[in-house]
Amino acid sequence: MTPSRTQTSAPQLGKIRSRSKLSELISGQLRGLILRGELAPGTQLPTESEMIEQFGVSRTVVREAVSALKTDGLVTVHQGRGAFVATDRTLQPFRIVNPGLNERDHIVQILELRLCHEVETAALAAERHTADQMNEIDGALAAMAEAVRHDEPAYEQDFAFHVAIAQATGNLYIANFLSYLGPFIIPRPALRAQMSRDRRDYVETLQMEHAEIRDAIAERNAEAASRAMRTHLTRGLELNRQSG
Amino acid sequence: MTPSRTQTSAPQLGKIRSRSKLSELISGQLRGLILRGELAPGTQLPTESEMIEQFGVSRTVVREAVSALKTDGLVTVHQGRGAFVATDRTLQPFRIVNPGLNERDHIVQILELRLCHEVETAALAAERHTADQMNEIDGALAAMAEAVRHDEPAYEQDFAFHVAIAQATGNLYIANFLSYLGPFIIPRPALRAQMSRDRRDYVETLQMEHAEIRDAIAERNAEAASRAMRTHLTRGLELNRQSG
DNA sequence: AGGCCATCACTTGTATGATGACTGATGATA
DNA sequence: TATCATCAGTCATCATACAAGTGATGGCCT
Repeated sequence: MTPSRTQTSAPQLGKIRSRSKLSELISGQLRGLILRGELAPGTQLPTESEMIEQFGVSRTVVREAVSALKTDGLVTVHQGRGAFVATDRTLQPFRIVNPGLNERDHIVQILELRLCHEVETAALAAERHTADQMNEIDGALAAMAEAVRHDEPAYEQDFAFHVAIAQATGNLYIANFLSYLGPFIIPRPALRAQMSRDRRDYVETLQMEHAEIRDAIAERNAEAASRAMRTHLTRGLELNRQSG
Repeated sequence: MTPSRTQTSAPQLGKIRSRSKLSELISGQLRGLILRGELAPGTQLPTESEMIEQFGVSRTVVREAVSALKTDGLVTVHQGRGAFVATDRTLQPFRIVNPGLNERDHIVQILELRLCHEVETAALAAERHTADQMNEIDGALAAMAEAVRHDEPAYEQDFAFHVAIAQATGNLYIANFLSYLGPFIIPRPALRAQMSRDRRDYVETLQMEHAEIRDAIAERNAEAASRAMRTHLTRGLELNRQSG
């Protein structure tokens, strides 16, 4: 009757990890069944009562597990009818989840993803940007220059410049996706102290590359813009590949 | 005391919409506060008891609301301590959410996002693919040809070819992101009947473009691969821009 | 017979109270 | 001073009850 978790006063060494909550165990189990296709889209999940019996937990736990799957877009729930495996896969979100890579490879692969995205984004921006959007790009560039002048790391300003370019495509999804990548790319404040020293040497180069990208976009030269962006991002990538 | 929803036996015309569940109303409200920055990262949310009082709902509802925010990566909950606005934004997922666009513009913008992603992906694949990965690409191409020979729509096979290329980059994140875009791009079965007629005329062109991409990758010609991919995707984009 | 509708069984949504488990601080103790 | 038991606050889980939506069944009326 009492779920297994409350009986774990046994030795339980080495388990420093915060023991998963029951609802997470169950939602994880169901998630696996769905993702592996053992529960086909459209099929009805067991009712709450059935799960209570099968898993031997309370309704609170079952409901929280199903609720988590619902916000993950894996199931849809209808009062009075039941819970069903979602058929519309566009409701599921995209998550970058590290499949066991070390920190350096992890960040390198993310930067590659970013490069793939931004190279062509620059070309699109060059073709389409409005005057206002160009001003935004110039503003971001100036803000970064200002930060550099104050001897600040300027990571945020750097990234804001890139976002401004993405916005100049006029495509919200493109801009939003780059914004999503931001937190993975921008170093945490904790890391900045030691990095800012090394970085300072590159900032000048960085700004030159930025200017090159900016000019190509301003001239509506799509090919040059994407090439400049590729060069720019490849350099950053190489730095990470070496020292991480 | 009794939450407002249970009193809605009043007229309530025009509200065909399935009334949001209480937990969704509350999680939505909290989500707004967090995203607008009115609840700064790291700050503690009201305790369950406080929310019960403030919102006038039961623990059940409060817990499910907070639980939803947790699986959205917006808050982190610690037993015995409380719930806090998340500081690590990398836990939040990426969602394509239509900001009020009509269906045609919506799909066009998604296809643009895809184009941005895949053009440079093709270049990367050309530079890096292994022999096995090249075989996978060829296999996908053959599978599509087979489907076409049977006069089938071949949407899945088409997309599988693109995914195979993304996998040939050796970068899981790049491949996963394209896979994520799949459900947005691949027409639903319901739409296929009417489309397959028109499409049949283009399939031949499609396969020629595919072959061109494939050859460029096989020859490790990154520039040609990305160019062929751009041409290929731009054509599909134009078709959608016109008729949608 | 055919259409309308009350009813019922089943399911999820919400409320409530009790208990277990974890955290951080407080204060007693050696 | 350092250690540890204790305690209040908080989330986690359990149990129970009732509200509300859904679909089917079957009776009723025309």
